[in-house]
Amino acid sequence: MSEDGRPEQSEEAPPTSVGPLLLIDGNSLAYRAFFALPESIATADGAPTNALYGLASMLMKIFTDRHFALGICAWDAGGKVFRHEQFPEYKAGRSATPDLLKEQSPHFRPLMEAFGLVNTELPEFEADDIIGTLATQAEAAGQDVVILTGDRDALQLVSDRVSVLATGRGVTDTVLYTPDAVQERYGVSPAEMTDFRGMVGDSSDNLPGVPGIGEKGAAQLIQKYGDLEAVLAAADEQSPKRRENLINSADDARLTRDLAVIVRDAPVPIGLDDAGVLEFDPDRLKLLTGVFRDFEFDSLVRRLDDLGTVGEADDPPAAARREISVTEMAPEALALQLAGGRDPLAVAMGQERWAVALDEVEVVAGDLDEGAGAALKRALADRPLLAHDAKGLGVADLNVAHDTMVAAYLLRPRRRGYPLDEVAEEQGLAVGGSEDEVAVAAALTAALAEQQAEMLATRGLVSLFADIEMPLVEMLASMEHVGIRLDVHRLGEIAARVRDSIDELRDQIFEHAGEEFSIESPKQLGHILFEKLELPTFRKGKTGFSTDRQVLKRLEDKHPIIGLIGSYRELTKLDSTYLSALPSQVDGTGRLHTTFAQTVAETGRLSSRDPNLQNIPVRTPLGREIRGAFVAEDGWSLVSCDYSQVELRILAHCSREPALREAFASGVDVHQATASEVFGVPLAEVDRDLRDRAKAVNFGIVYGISDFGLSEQLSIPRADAKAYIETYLDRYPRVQNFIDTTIAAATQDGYVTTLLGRRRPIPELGGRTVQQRQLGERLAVNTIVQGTAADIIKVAMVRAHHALKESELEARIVLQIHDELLVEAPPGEATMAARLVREAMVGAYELDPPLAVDTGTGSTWLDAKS
DNA sequence: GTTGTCACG
DNA sequence: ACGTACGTGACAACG
Repeated sequence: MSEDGRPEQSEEAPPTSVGPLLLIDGNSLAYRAFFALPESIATADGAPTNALYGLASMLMKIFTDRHFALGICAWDAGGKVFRHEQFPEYKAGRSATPDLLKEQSPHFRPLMEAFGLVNTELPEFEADDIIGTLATQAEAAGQDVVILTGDRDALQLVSDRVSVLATGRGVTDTVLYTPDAVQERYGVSPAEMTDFRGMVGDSSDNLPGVPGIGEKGAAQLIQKYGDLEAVLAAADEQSPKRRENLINSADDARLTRDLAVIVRDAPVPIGLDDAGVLEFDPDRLKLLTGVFRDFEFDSLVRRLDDLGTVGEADDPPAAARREISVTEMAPEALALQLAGGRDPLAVAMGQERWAVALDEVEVVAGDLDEGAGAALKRALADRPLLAHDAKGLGVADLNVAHDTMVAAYLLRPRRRGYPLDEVAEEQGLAVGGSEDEVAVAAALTAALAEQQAEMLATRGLVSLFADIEMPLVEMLASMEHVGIRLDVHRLGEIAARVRDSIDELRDQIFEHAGEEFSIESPKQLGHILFEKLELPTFRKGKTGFSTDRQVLKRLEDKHPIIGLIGSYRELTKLDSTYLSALPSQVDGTGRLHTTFAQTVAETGRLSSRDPNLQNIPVRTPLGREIRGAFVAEDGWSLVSCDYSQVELRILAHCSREPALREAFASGVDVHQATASEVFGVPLAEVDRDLRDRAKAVNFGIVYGISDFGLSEQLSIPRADAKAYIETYLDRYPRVQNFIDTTIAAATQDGYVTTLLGRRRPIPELGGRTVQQRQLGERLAVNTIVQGTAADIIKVAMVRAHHALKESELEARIVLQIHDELLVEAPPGEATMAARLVREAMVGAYELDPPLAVDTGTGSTWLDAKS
């Protein structure tokens, strides 16, 4: 309803206007985008695209979040393409060259057109005058209007029908100003904005106001006296200082006010009927895809799918409550009833009860006594299932149609855990009609799966979910079930030796310390080192001075006790975590069964626990001995297949950095190649030390580099680390560009997306401290790389598992360690199994440079890795 | 339960 | 002025 109570005058609005008219101040946005984003965003040919990218991603964002029916983009009149004086605050302290912006300006209007907007301009008028005029016309026609601009002067146009979507800092956020929002933010109404501006002045336009009057003061004065003239007339009522300022600056204030007034009756060349229709149909998406590809905005290409799903983004479907009826049944009866049925069943298991939801209301359930568990598992084998944590059901031959826990993880990978009742409640789901918790859980799972299916679709997660994560559930269940053999005897021999050494070391440490103490206690150790022995301190944590390995290393030649403590640490660590812990966890056949967690790591990686078999030692000689206790079944072999430099290959692929790609193409050692580039040394002259440094730089790039982190890692001055990084990014400019583009997109969206579509929100980018935001930047880069690697090996696991089954080999995958698959093969199968798994891994994703896999075979894990 | 340390990728 | 490289899990000490 309009203000005077009449129905909306929809008949006077343009016929296609279901939804608001979007009016954009093109110059204002282009400027904001240009100065908000690094100039290094450019095409492979070096053409700058930072402003274009900012504009495009800003529009992607608002079109994803909101629906608009029509759109017009207004530009300042030709000749004065950009009002440089408008943004002096950006110019100060920056090496900004407007030339780079001018270079991009011919592409602005075509970009707007690609989105469906119509461009317009008017000689002698500025974009905001065109907008003021069109907004006034639209308002009179009963058409809602949203103005997108970075210029606060537009706030004077705000009304019941007209709101302003103002860009905030940079291009990241927008704030929607309604009349109330204007009042709340500035303390004046939209109509009072020009008088307000007159008093406050406009520093960004270099327009003077009244000295000593800021936003607060101006708002108070206007509230008290009404408008600028009334305030000036009441100068005598003010304090002497303010009175003087008001009198002296009266004309300045009037001029600034008048300049701020936006024209509402400019002779604009187009009317509302000429506005572009904003509809993201397949043709439009195709056009945008082409434009984005030309500019090499790959991250935006991937987001185009989001445009079709306006409004569904974050609202879970409406709350729903179901009433169920529960029938007691024996598993055997269930098996009979299910014979031939095809629809997925929702299954839940408790300690004492099981339940299966047959449809939305009918749930059958029973006690898990005697053979019921086994009978139930037989009844459910191979049948498509819906479950919350299907792997936990213990059903062999899982056929998981939809795991609600994994779906919840894809939809929100930041949660600490995924209890069914919490996840369901967040979706507004409730089930009543029974006291049987397990029956309720089955019904909740069914309802949840239905809602999640829709949400996965709107986020483009269906393929990742259905083709990768769901088949992976069965694969992981199989790996966990098979387990890996541990040579407990061999481990025992190592343990005996190690414990003797530990005892010796302990005695020696006590001798040097002159007293006995708990070496494992950082507090007591700190007391001995830093107080009693008066050794220097380096870092301190929350409770005291650090005694970690880095610190010990720097103290090494200061006192003989340090080396002993280092050895003691290594030995006790390996003893307590592996030598003592593992033998107690083997099953009756001498095998260890870990649990792979599919919903823990925010990057999409798996994790392993109880025991963790993804951190078995390998780096020290003793560690390698422990790894040698992981063995194949008698007569069988272990085959290790690991991706070679998968993360750096992903970096090379995503960045399209030619130098990096060439390094992989030529087959040279990538760290050696990096050393050659960064340190300016011929490839053949790269020594071990130089290669190690380059390796650390490469890791740093993948982690989201900082000079501090690299300097700590290499124990070199920060300045040197900084120089390394600068040289690296100089030699690999496309990597710099990839980092910038990734951060810009992540800041815009609030999340990053891996190559296979996995999403991770990065709220740290909107953090209140620099540290938080910098963390967000590192997370954005690292998640793309680490997350894509995680996606890829998951694909490989599903493919390899399938290939081994199809081939009717007995060989089976027993462990995944992030970039490695460990296979156990019976006599005669090792070569064939290695070939199949290697092919499955190499072909998991088409990367440029391509994926590469190293394999090795042996009777122990250590030998296989050779 | 949190902290420090360290095992892995 | 400040805190700093990504992702995990396990152990011992400590409050």
